[in-house]
Amino acid sequence: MLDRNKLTEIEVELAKLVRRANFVSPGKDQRIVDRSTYLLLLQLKEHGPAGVKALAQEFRLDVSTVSRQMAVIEKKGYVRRIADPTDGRASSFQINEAGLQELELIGQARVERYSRLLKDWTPEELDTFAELLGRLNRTYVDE
Amino acid sequence: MLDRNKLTEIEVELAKLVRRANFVSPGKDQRIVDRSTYLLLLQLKEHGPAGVKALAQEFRLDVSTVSRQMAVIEKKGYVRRIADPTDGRASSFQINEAGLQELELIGQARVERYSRLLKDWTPEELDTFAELLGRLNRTYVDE
DNA sequence: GCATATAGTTGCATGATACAATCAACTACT
DNA sequence: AGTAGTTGATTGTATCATGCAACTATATGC
Repeated sequence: MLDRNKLTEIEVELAKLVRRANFVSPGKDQRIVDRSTYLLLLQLKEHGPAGVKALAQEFRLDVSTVSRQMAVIEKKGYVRRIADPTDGRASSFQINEAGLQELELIGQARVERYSRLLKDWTPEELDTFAELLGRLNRTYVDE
Repeated sequence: MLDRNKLTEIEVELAKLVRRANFVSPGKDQRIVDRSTYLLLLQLKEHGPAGVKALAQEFRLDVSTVSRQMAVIEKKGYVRRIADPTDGRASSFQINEAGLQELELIGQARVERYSRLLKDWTPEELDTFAELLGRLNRTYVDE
């Protein structure tokens, strides 16, 4: 049996974290650190081309949401749409050079921030944290 | 110097986590696990009465946002509004019995969920995770 | 070939948020 | 005391991300 207090603690900390992490770019000027774009492009880069359905599943979003987001990303010219040769309904998106550049830019800003936030952590702590976060995320997937 | 890849990994995992944690109670029936209400009530319980300005600062939200949220919470009867005796403009909210009960209910549902998600984690892992999350949150505060 | 399923898009409603304008009360300064 | 500026809070308005539902077009199964 798990320690209930510890769970509560984790639960509260996560809730706070979510609130604060949502607080992306506080009304900041241009270069809005667009989390959607970032995550989607990253997914395409890391795991190759994918259609809206697969992306929606990966991020636990409605396909309509992803469809709109990808439409924006496509419009900005960060991806190329590839029609599925065997299925006339389906298509997938492939990140292109512009997308990779944008990803690099956004990523720099974001990593910059975490670099500040986590500057006092030891490599071991970073490892552990990354591992535990990853595990929790994988669990969410199976939920 | 921090390992850039590790930072990126953490950053991405956090982004995913935020995305998924936002996905509270997927269209679930009533008892909408309202994160705003939960966090605000919790804050009032843990740190005593506070006005909208202080709450907004704590959660890094605009005062207008918190004003509206607290209006809802007040309407539901979870808090009592206390006029500031020395400042006619200001007032603070104090959680009442109904608020504490609601908090208990919401908390139970949320802990329930994490109990499932984290059921295979060792106590040590839970400890570590709670500690690292807390540390990150404290860093956010100072940002 | 018709019925059903599936990939994707679009219309609509909602909720959370920020910013700006406003109000009322407080503070400072002369 | 009076005026100007500040501050706590509320409210109007716009935006954005999202989900659900309706729809289109294509596939698939019988």
